[in-house]
Amino acid sequence: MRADAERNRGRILDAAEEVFAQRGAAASTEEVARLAGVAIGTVFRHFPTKEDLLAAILKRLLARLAEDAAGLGGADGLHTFFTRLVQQAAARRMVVDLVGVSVPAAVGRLGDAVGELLRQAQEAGTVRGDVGRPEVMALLVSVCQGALQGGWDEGLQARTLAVVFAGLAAR
Amino acid sequence: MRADAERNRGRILDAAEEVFAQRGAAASTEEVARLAGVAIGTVFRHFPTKEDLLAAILKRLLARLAEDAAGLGGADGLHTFFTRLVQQAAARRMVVDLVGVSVPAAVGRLGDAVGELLRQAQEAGTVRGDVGRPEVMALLVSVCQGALQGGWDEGLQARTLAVVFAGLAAR
Amino acid sequence: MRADAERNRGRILDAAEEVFAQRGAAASTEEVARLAGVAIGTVFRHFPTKEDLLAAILKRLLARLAEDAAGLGGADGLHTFFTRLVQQAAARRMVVDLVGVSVPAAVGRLGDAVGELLRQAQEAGTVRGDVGRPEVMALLVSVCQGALQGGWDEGLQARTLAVVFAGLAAR
Amino acid sequence: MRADAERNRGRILDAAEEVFAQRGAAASTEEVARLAGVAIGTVFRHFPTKEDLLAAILKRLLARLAEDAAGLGGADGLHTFFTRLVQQAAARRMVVDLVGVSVPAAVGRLGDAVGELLRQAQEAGTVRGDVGRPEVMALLVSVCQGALQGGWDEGLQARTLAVVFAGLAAR
DNA sequence: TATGAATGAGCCTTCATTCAT
DNA sequence: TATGAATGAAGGCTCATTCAT
Repeated sequence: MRADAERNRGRILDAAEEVFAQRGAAASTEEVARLAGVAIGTVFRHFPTKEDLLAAILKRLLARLAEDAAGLGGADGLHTFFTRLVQQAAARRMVVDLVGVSVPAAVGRLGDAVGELLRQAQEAGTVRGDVGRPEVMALLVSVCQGALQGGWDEGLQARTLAVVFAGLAAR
Repeated sequence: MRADAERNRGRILDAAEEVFAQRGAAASTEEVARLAGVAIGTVFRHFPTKEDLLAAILKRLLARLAEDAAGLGGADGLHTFFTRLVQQAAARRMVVDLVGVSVPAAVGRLGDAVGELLRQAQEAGTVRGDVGRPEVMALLVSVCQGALQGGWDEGLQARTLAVVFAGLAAR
Repeated sequence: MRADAERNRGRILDAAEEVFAQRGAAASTEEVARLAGVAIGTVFRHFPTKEDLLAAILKRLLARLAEDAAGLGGADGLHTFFTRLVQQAAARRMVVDLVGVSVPAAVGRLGDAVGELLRQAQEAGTVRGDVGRPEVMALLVSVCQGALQGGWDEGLQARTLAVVFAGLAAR
Repeated sequence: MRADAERNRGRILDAAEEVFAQRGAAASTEEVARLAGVAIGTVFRHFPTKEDLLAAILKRLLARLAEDAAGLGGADGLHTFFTRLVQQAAARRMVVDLVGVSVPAAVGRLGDAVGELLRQAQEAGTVRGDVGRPEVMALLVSVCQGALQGGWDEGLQARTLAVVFAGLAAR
C-alpha cells in the first residue's frame, strides 16, 4: 500500500469516527468523504461496504480502549477505566449504533484488558471475589448506553456509577 | 365503520411494535403495514408521520410499564419490576431507537411508578435510603440497553442484575 | 334528486370554487369536502371525478359571466365587461388551471354574450368594425391570465387595458 | 468526467423543458429523467430539488429570450420580438406554471431588453411615446398566456396581435 | 344517500454502491 | 489509485378513487 493510500485510510477513519459519533450510524458515507477530504470512491476503495467502515472504526476504538485499560492497574484501575469510559461521549453513540457489527477479536482483547483490571482490583480487595468478567463487561456496556439516552449530568452519572461500584465492592 | 378503524389502529400499533422491536426504528413503514394486513395509506391515515407512529408505540409501551409497576409493591416490587423489564425483549430495542421522540408525560408517569416502588422498597428496608429516583431510572435504562447489545443469556442477566441489586441494597 | 342532495351539490360547488380559486387546481378534493361540510364520498357521488368537479365549476362560472354580460350593453358594454372580468381575482386562477377541461358549450354561450356586446359597441362606433369576436375573446382571456401573473396594481391594470382598448377603438 | 456531467446537465435541461412545456410543471421528474436518458438520481444530483430544476429551466429560457431581444432593434424590433414570443409554444406553458419560482435577476434582464426595444420603437415613431415598459411587459405576458389556452390558429394569433399593436401604435 | 376508512399507484428525495475517466 | 458522476432501489408521504357500513 502506497504512503498516500495509507494516509487516506487514516483520514477516512478519523472522519468517520467524528461523523458517526455526532450523527449516528445513519449519517451518510458522503459526509465522511467530505470531512476526510477525499472522494466518495476512495472511501469505498478502502472499505468496500459501509459496514466495513463501521467495523473498522469500532475495531480501532476498542483497540484504543484496550490499550488505555492496559495502562491502568492497581486497586482502583477498574473504577477509573469504568468511569472514564462512561465519560467519553464520542465513544458512546458509536457503541449504540454499531450493534450488529461483529468484531469479536477486538472485543475479546478489550475483555482481556478489563479482566486484568478486575483481577487486580479483586486482588487488592476493592472488588468482591465472586464477580466475573462477563457481568463487569455487561455493566460497562449498559451504563455507557444508558448515559447516551437522557440528560445525565455529572451528578447523576456519579450517583449511578456509585450504585454500580457499591454493588461490585467487597463488604 | 368506527369499529374497523379502531381495530386497524390496534393492529397497526401491534405490528409496529413487533417490527420496530425486531428491526429497530429504521424498519420501513411498509413492513408495518404488511404485517398489520393493511395498505400503506391506512397506516398514514392513523399516524400521519412515521414519528407519530413511533411516539404512539412508545407511549403505549410506557403506559403498560407504568401500569405493570403500579400492580407491584412491597419489599421486592422494585426488584421484580427491574428484572421483568430487562427480560422483555420486545420493549427493549424500542427504548434504544425511540430516543428523541418526546413523550414526557408518559415517561413522567413511569418515573412516578418507579419512584413509588423505590419508596416502598426503602420503607421495607430492602434498598438504601440514600438512593434517589433518578439514578434508579438511569440504571433501569442502562441495563435494558445493555441487554440489547450482546448475548446476554439468563445467567449473565441474573449476575449483572445481582451486582446492581447489591449496589442498591441496604447494608 | 332529493332536496338535500341538491343542497349538497350546491355547497360542494361553492366550496370547490373557493378552494380551487385560492389554492389552484392542485388543491385536494378532501379540502373541498371539508369546506363544504360533507364527507369525501359525497363529493365523488356528485362528481365522479375531480375533473368533473372542475368542469362543473368552470361551467357555472362561465354561465354567470354570460349572464353578467347579457345584462350590459350599449357603447361601453364591452369595455365594462372586459374590465370587470380582469378585476375578478377569483375567476382568474380558475381559468388558468382549468385549461384542458373542455366545456365548449358554456364557452360558446359566453362567446355569444361577448359577441353581442361587441356588436353593440361597433354599432355605437366605439369599436372598429373590422375586429372579430374571436380576437376579442382571445384578448379577454389573455389579459385575464396576464393579470394573474405578476403584481398588477390598479394603475398597471388600467394602462394595460388602455392599450388594448386603444387597439380596439375606431379612429 | 466533467464533460459527461456537462452533457448530462444539458440533456436534462432540454428534456425538462420539453416535458414541462407539454405536461406542465406537474409532470414527474421521472419522466424528465427518462426522456433525458439518465437515471433519476442523476437529475437530482444536478438539481437537488424539483423546484431547482424548474428554476433552472426558467432561467435559461429567460436568458435566451433576453439574448434574442438583444439581437433585434429598429422600428419593428418590438413587434418582431412580441410576435416571435407568442409563437413559441415551448416557452409558453412554462411561464404559466413557473409563476412563484423567483428568478428576478433573469426577469430583470429580459425587462431591460424589452425596454430597449420599446425605446427604439418609440424613437422611430412606431410606438406611442406615452406607453411604458410595465404595460408592454404585461401585454407580452398576457398574450403569451392567452395563446396557451385555446385553439389559436395563426390567423387568430395575427389578428389578436394586430389589435395590441394598433393599441401601441402612434396615431 | 351520506359517511369516512381503506386502497394503492405515484411522487419526491436519499444514499450505498458501481464504474468510466 | 483517486475521482466523482451515474445508478437505481427504497423510503416517506399524498391523494384520487372505491367500498363497506
